[in-house]
Amino acid sequence: MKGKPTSFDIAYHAGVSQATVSRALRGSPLVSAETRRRIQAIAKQLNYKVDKNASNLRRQHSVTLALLLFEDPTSDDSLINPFFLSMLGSITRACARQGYDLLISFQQLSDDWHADYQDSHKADGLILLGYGDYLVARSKLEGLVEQGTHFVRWGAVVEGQPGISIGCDNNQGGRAITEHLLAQGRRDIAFIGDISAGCPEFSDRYRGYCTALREAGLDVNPELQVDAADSTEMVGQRAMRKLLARGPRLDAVFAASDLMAIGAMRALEEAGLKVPRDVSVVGFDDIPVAGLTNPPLTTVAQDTKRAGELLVETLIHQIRNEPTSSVMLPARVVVRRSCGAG
Amino acid sequence: MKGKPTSFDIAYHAGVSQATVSRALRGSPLVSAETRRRIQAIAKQLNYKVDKNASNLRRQHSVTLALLLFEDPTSDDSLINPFFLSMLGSITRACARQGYDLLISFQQLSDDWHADYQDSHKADGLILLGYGDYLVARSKLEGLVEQGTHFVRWGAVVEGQPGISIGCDNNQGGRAITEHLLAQGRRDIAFIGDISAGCPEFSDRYRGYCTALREAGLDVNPELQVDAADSTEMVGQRAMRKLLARGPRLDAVFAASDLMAIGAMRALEEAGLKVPRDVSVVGFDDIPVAGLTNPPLTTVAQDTKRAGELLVETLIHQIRNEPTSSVMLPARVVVRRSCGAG
DNA sequence: CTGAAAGCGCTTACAG
DNA sequence: CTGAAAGCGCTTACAG
Repeated sequence: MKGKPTSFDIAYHAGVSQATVSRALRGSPLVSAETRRRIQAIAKQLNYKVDKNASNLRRQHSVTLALLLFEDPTSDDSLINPFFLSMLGSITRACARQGYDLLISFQQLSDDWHADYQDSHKADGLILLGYGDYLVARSKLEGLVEQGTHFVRWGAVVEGQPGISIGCDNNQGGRAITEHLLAQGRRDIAFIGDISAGCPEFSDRYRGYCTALREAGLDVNPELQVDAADSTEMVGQRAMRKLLARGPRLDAVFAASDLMAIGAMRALEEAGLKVPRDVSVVGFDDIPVAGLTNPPLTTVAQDTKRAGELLVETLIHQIRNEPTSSVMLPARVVVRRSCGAG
Repeated sequence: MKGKPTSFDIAYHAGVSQATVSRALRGSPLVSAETRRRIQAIAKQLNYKVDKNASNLRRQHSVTLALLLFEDPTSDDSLINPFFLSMLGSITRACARQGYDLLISFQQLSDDWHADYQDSHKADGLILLGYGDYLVARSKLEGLVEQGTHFVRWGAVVEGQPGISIGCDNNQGGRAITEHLLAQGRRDIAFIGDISAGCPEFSDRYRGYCTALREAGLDVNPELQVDAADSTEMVGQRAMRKLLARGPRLDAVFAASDLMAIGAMRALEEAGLKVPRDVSVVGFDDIPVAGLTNPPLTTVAQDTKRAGELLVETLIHQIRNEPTSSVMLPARVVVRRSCGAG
């Protein structure tokens, strides 16, 4: 036999029509058990695999999902936010469980070929991860909705947003970690993170922070908040320096991401301040490094395992035209030593 | 227009045959500039995208590569070796540059459907990452070669191996880092890592270690080596405890991976030993965490950026039936504080 | 430079 | 339960 065998080859060997081979291999109930068994045996023997291109073309879908990872244009080539990486693991596994293949692509926010995968029938739907400025993203999302593209997005669940999102309850998480800091006796808690509308995740974490403070009878001091949009150590470090230079009294820092928290700890160390003795530091995300810093970082864990599952399950429902909705996953405080507990 | 437009729709609007549309869009020189321009404009306007399934079926290839990530069966669900993750980034980017799509899948070593992607025409070739025991892998690799599957593998470049590999020069890396330790005045250097034939990467690092010792006029003390195959913190920690319990004099530890080095530092700390004052510790891989441990870890960096590029370039050459060969990339010592330098 | 036609390898109504 | 036939949307020899 020259080249890969086709269903005609199997049919020939089995003494049936090619149509029957196709039915048998797809598990159609219209084929007798005996015929099916014979066909399967021959297919296995000849190492026959259904040609996906032909099958997909005929069936008009690809049983493939595309994962689009958007990166900060600022970020260095080799640096991927470790948080997205842990999501990648659970997405891949969830896809495998559902029998879907996963195509992966890194994109710049500026590109606008998001829908290409679906338009060209390479994928049945899109998973969007790591979106940058929400305001910029919003119009692109609207475009996707308009084109009828199937997609789900990881990120803040925002009122009236285009399409559907799976995100963590940032507000609750921000509140819980702030309450934890208050319970340690901290009173002057700074917040590092952009609180503009372009950054709904961080703003929601900030809202939770404000709620916790107010419930404890404390005022929210705007002096204690610094904007920091890119979630990197460098940005966190600079933000912390700025805060220190500003000079308000301060006994704790809540950074809107672990990477920024790590940068903040560095800036504190530079300034001769001890964590957690002088200043408590907490982050958000619970990236793998969080347990390895010195001191280990108290943070808020998002359930990436469940998130990945939900992302693919929701997308598949959408592809099947079943009803879907955005969901917000609970966040969980992970206490380590940087907050002064224990 | 109902549904996605096809090349016939474009042809109709442009007043040409469908064949001409196909030629124009594929950049055939047989189409007049004027016709091509008209067709492109209409295609853009109708948001037409060539159906990949049809195109791939007709052309008998998919312009897609599949990345197979093998995990230790031991490893926890959410834990991916951070080293492979950084490779993933450069592979994705290299694929994009070459115009290939990337399919990704996590597999158990026990599965044997490696070739499925290619057999079913979903991908033109395979990239294998994170192979476990080389001896087990070897027979699978032979199977792939036999079936004529296109693949490249990341890993040790072993004499007479089936297929081709891109790997780092583990021998040179192991030697360089050991020489560095010797230059710090260390003399009793332990090695943590499996040195069996099943683990050629670690054995090669060990060979480099032995060479450096001998060149310095020192004996290789088998008491100072402990097997440790799985590259995790826990395994490193246990290995270090074992070494300590064994009780030979020891002023430095070379762990065959960063993750194991981190575990070793933990075990040393448990035992009340100070790194690097009492014992120097170095690792291998330069994973992102390496700079964040306490003290920051001296290690050997592999050029993951170049590795990713080479992996996809080599695979593409192979797909095009051009000659290819295995290559070994140089490794570079990254000095931080855990070795007692500076 | 352009068109008509065959064919890539399947799946699935349709007829029996 | 099975077969003959149409068709998914392209690409590319072949003829002009």
